[in-house]
Amino acid sequence: MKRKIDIDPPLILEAFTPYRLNKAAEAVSHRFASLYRDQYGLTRPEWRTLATLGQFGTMTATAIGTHSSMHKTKVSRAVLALEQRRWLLRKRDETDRRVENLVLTPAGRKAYLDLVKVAHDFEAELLQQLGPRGAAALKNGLEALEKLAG
Amino acid sequence: MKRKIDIDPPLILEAFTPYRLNKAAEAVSHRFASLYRDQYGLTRPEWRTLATLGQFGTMTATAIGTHSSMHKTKVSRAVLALEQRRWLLRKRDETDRRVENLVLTPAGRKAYLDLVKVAHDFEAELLQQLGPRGAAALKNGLEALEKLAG
DNA sequence: CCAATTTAGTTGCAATTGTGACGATCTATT
DNA sequence: AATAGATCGTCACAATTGCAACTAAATTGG
Repeated sequence: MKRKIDIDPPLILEAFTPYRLNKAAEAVSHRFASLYRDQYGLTRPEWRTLATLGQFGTMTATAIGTHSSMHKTKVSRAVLALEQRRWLLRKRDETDRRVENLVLTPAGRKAYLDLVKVAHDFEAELLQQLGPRGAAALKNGLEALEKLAG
Repeated sequence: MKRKIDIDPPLILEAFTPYRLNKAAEAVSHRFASLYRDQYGLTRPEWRTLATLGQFGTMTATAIGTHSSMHKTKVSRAVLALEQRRWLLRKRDETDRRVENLVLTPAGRKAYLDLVKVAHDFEAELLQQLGPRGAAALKNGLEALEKLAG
């Protein structure tokens, strides 16, 4: 005679959405990071800073942090590293002297444009590997997630 | 008269799939981590170790690392922490004395079951917030991603 | 106008993580 | 059985990160 089993169902980690999401994101990030690390010796905070500055032009460190979800000390160190490579310049804001307006140098912009190509190629290959259905699903899923936390 | 503009299109970070994926995963992970951190003082490696052991029963540190994508030193430290809480026991394998077979204690299993409930609740709320379409899309997208890197 | 509060960015310190080397043990080859 | 190579887990050390305190400058409110 069968009876009800009253153990809690254990958690299947491979089916747990936060875990799956995290693992997938880490795998993708890691593959992309190896490109800019191997080709340019950039760290992830440095890449994000470069990408944000390249996208928006002149910008402050705080704005970069807000926009790319990085702590201000991370941004501070990334800015220092990029400055030492001569990829960006700091300009004191004349009307608010606490602020530094950051701008890419020509060398910084050139590296940025190179990396934009690397990024676009990487994404294109990723989406192609996912196939049209997988790519569309992923984008829709991400969109739904983004609507939650902002 | 219009003419072709020949600048590269800049990268829009908010539309770049690896970035979106990473940001979404971090937001979700962080929200979930705050639950087990606040309620049990667990770190992420500790939670993952507990969850893997709870799911599979007796297991070695190396197997935990392989299964949950953690470096072996991370696992080693998480195991030490869980051992000190008396949530797991190490048993030397008799046939291979390099190996430690790890098992949850009753206290460890109780904590695990509590956290399984927290995890299930968290996931249910997440999926509910995403709505049926968003949740399905996310799952399909993750499935497509998992088929790539394994 | 001045004190209190807020903001931008940096720095020192502590915690977390990754790397490489290590001792111990097992396996494979001769 | 003896040597060489692989594997398990740990440790010491270096690099990365986060937090809190700090300087300098702007803003707010009496």
